[in-house]
Amino acid sequence: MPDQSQNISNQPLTPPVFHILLALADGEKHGYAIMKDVEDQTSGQIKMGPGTLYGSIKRMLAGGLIEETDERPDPALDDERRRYYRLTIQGQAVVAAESRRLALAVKVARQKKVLTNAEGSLL
Amino acid sequence: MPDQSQNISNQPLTPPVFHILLALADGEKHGYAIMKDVEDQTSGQIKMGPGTLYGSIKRMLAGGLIEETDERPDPALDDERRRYYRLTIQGQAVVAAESRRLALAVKVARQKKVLTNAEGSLL
DNA sequence: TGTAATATATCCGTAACAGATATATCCATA
DNA sequence: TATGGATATATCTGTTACGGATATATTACA
Repeated sequence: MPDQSQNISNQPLTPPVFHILLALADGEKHGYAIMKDVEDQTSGQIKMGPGTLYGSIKRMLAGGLIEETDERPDPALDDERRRYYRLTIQGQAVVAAESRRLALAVKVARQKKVLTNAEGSLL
Repeated sequence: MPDQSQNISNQPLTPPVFHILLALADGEKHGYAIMKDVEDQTSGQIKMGPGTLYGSIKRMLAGGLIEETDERPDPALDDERRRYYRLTIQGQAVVAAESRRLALAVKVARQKKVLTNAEGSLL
């Protein structure tokens, strides 16, 4: 088994990984719900196919960014096929660090007049 | 020769490509200056090696995001080794679109309490 | 009952990254 | 003027990750 345990780094995340982390930032979700969440959050701009979704999930599990949960919702509302994931402590740290990194990039974009102030700060 | 001409898309850019576009957003630069600009802009967090830099430049030229310029600066200050690049109209549009996309992602991060308001808006 | 949406999984071709390596020039200073 | 470090570009290549295609099964609803 290869190492896989130093993800505290400030290396930029790939967009799919970042969007999955962000989707899980306000609570656990199952894969398909993550997919929909990303689509909603980006106003339909980004549509993640199953290859990207489940491939990324696998890597993120191995990298310790997310973990699968045992807890199932109210059986009446449940769907046995679903697999729920949540952020690990590390995942929380990584998504926060990446968000700060992106906020900085947006700030630079604003300074370079790529965006108006309105677009860059409050949108 | 393959197609290579529909880069108006909203597909997320890879971090290296985005940073190079951003480096060129306030004026033409040569490769090495782009590298330094990225390092500065990210407070030293991101250091782009030559493989990533020149490989990305090659792809971005082919994709019509940037173009090489003929104009040389004051011969006294020039260095013949340098090759200068600038954004194309398309490159300008793409960097603006990507910046907006990232600003939106930061907004979502703020909404999900991943960042404080201060971090997310003005840093 | 049929069919569209939900849900997960894997396969695999392609693209991109990123370190290593190579080469050459510029410039300050010993 | 020599020498070394920073500047500057280029390519090679192993590894990773993306992302479309495909497969399969279940749920929900008309």
